[in-house]
Amino acid sequence: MKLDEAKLQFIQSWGILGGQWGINRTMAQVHALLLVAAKPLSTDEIMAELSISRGNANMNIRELIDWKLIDKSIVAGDRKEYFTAEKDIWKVVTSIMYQRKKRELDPMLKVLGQISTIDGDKNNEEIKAFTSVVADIQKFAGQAEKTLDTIIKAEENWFLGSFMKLFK
Amino acid sequence: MKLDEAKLQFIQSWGILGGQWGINRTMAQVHALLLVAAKPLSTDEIMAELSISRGNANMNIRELIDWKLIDKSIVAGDRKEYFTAEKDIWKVVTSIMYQRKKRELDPMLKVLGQISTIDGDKNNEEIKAFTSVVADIQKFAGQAEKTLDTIIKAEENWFLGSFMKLFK
DNA sequence: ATTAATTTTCATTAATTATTGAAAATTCAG
DNA sequence: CTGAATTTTCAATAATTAATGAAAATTAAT
Repeated sequence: MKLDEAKLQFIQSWGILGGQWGINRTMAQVHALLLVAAKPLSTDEIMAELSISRGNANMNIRELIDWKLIDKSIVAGDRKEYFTAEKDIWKVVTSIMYQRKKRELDPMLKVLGQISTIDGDKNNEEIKAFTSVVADIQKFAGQAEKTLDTIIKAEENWFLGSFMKLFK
Repeated sequence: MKLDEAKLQFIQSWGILGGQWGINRTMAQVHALLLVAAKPLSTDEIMAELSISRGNANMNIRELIDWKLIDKSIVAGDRKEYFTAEKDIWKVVTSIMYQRKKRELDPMLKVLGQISTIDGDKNNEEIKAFTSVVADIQKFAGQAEKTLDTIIKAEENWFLGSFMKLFK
């Protein structure tokens, strides 16, 4: 397969995958583009490669920086900003896990805490069904939170650290 | 907190969470409603509880059955269909993992396989950057696939099986 | 300080995705 | 069989989400 064809295919697929996971398709495409780029790209190059507007490019670049998936990089003698993606796939994954945990798991745990005590008869079937499911989810989410924290800090952990090297 | 208020809050939050993960908000809400219901609910009850149309209710119920998150259940002397959610949260999670793996990880692995060999000079910087990232993702995704298979089949595995009991 | 290059914002517009509701299809009791 | 109850489908519509592009803000070279 030709390089350009393969790149296009990769960017397309990454975009679709992102969409399925609730990530803006263009954001995923910008990320894919930078992941497989051999050198830092400017906003104009990103706009041209993906045929998107300046506003769109800018928004998604900022968002990716926010997720710590891409970084600014400086090119000598050029005033433009250039961008590079973090290419260590393990770091990409832990970054995403960290962000989603912070943005989604933590708020959900907060809600679960708020709704876990219900006024009324503890033997009422309705109340029993509700509190039991909520308690289970709370327990699971709490465990998931701990597990994620451990994985995210895996480098600091001799066992997981060596385990993770298998991926690399 | 009052039960109805808590239920509403839970259904809302589950809907929002679903949305953030690329799952139709209504589908997540129907799921939440059935998760905390003390008894099987009919399509009409679901429509009323969530204020949604028959078509919408039907579509999302079918989809949830497809994901193996809810089941039909029969109520004696009633021609209507009733539905119940799987309440074992571990089964809910493995079901979702299995579905997403099948629908998203497997196709992505296929694409990665297709684009992993590129025509041309192996020392070309562009080609090197591309193939190295693709190979890393492929390796990671392959490992993730194996890990998911193991987790999904955890009950059959003495070590993970007992480990998972911690969640329950 | 001036000004040209660059980045950011955001109201408008476009594209996508979800919902409705009524008609068609199916099911099943009598 | 018949027909009423129920479920399913799907074209039309609504709601949501994303993209555009030009104006405003910022930056930095002279």
